[in-house]
Amino acid sequence: MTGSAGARPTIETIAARAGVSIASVSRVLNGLGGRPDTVRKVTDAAEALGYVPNAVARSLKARRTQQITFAMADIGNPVYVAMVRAIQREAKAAGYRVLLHSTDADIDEELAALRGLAHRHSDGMILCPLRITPALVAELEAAAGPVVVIGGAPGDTVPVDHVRADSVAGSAMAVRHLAEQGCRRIGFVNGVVDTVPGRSRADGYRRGLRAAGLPVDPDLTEVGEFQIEDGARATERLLARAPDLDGLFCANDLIALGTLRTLRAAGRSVPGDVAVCGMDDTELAEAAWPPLTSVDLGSSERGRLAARLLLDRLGPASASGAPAPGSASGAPVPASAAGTSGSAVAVRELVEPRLCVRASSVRTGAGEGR
Amino acid sequence: MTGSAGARPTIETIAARAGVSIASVSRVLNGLGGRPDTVRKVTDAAEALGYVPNAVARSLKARRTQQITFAMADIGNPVYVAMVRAIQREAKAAGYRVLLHSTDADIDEELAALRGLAHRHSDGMILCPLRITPALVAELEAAAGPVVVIGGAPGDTVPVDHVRADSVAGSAMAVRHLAEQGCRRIGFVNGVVDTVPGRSRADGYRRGLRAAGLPVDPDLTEVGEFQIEDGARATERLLARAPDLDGLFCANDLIALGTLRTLRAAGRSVPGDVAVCGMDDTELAEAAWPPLTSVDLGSSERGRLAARLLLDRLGPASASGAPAPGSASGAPVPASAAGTSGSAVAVRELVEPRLCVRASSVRTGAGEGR
DNA sequence: TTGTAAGCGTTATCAT
DNA sequence: ATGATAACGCTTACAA
Repeated sequence: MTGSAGARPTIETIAARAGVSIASVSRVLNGLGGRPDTVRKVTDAAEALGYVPNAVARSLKARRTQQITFAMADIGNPVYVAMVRAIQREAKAAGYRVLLHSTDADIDEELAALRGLAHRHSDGMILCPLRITPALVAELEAAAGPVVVIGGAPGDTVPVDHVRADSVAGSAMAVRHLAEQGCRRIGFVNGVVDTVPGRSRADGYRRGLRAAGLPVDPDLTEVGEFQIEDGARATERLLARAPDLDGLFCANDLIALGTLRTLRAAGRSVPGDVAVCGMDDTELAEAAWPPLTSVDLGSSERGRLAARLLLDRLGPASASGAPAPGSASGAPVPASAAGTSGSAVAVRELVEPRLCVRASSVRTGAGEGR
Repeated sequence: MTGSAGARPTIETIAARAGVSIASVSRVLNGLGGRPDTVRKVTDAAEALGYVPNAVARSLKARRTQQITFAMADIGNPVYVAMVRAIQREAKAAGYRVLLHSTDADIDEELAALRGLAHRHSDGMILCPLRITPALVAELEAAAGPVVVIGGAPGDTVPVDHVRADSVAGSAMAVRHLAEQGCRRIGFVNGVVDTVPGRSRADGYRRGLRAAGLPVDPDLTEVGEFQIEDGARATERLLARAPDLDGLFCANDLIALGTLRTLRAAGRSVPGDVAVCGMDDTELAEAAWPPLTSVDLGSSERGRLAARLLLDRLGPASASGAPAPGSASGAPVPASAAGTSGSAVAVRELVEPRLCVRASSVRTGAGEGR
């Protein structure tokens, strides 16, 4: 009922109503000086008109959108969900919004996402590439804004921040754990082998076997996609070929779920006949029966660190926008990265794996003789 | 190496290089007319400079951002993940990006999300409120852009598009199914009861019992949060109070997972001693042991419909931006909504529930006599 | 302290 | 067909 309703008020509307210039309006609204009565007039007018600043106009001027993009293969994977949660939390605390970009595990989509930075609808990006191709590296180097890579190590030549899990160590940890439980014929159900995760898990599996003094038998490995069904079928093949296996390391929790199903169908008890260990320690591990032992690769922590790294590169939130004064993070980003906003040297973080032991791998009375 | 490197090229840079005006550059780049050689010059210059249009500037001019916001309680819930996937797919096909907003189940956050529309960093919003409060309704009515509500029915008075699952019917369906399996003492593990989902599931439970000709015994209901742990504890209380129960309907899959755990700990076989049915049919249902019978409330479908509704309100993507010509949807939005872009009358969709029967509820030789 | 005016990078109008 | 120019809504020198 006040003024011409319908169109959203702008600073110009306010200026007119308050009888001052748009510059004064802007200043008052941004908390910069102003004579008391000017402040009053502007504040009142803004209040009365229900004024809300236009983020787009502000972005155009400020050359930053207060948005970051998280690009991953598919939000359906629990690992990415954990990352999104962590990223979202950090971003919100810093006054940033999070844009989602699903690449559907398509390399061209990954490249497109990176190129998208040039459109400047987001200030930076956290990317989870499945493979590190030359094209990806080239695009990373030419990126129009800061990028933090989670997962694949883009080689030491590319100066790009990245956070990764030590999945080689994590895999070895899982295998050693199974060996400690008395397993002597430990099989491995891997996912797609020419991806970064696939390869490092295979490496870790072998390393774990060697550490446990067990031979590496190629017949004990099967591969598929990183999904439940593939895990189930791969396990069938494995059982057919090596009926004597007594332990199984699965490259992720989804695969492990399929493995459990197949073992049950085959009448093998878990962990009695076959001890099983998964990876990623997603919520599915607890839901499974028996509860699944799994290696926590720190998905949340990786998301949190990646967000901190990116936000650090972006510098302090411009003007208003950041609701909370402090960061949402529990632990800070290491000194190597802190306060180096805009630094040219890439920061590399490595998150330590942690074994979460549950019933699927614990054999009573097992262990080395004693 | 060409021109002053560093700063991103704008149409002005191109205009200078091509020796034409910025107006011509804009026209050519947007596929509007132009003399062949002008087109050539501009295209070449743009190519050479690696020009990418600035989305923010475009948004300011076009008064639309090509972004939509999805606001839900917590992306950690598999139900929302399913919705995000569907929304993302539709949005991408229509040339829109998706902004995530977690409200952490906080009513004030929901209100803030709605108010955020006035900042115009997104063109519209899909909201999943947990409760329909007067404040929420007021905010919905005053929303600065189109909103589609998923879940709670904001009353027939509020003219806002919304998509909901028929969870009353779905719950009744679950209970009738358990009754058909021979259950006579069917318990109910509900989530928070003063939320929209909590209330409708309770209604459906009672309706199902009546339909099956079973009495409604208040002692057979327990409540908690919608989480695994709460489900486990609520089931313990239920077992203590009604040791003779032979069926359990759980308000969602997370609760059901907790229920399964408690039953196992109590030495009750599933479905032999107690048949169990969950709700939402998330990926967890398949992962559980025994595989969990669950009512599919069409999370993906609701997400898809909500996105279609919203995108329809927003009208066709402005100028360039939409990659695929067609929609990603399998089935179209009903005629009631199609082509009514900008219509003042609210569209209401109801998604039919579907029972997904798995081992947790199937008793061999059960059924009515026969 | 306050106002005028110049951008930020586009699109679109209107003469030419 | 093309070019000058005015928006879009805001921030920020620079002047007054």
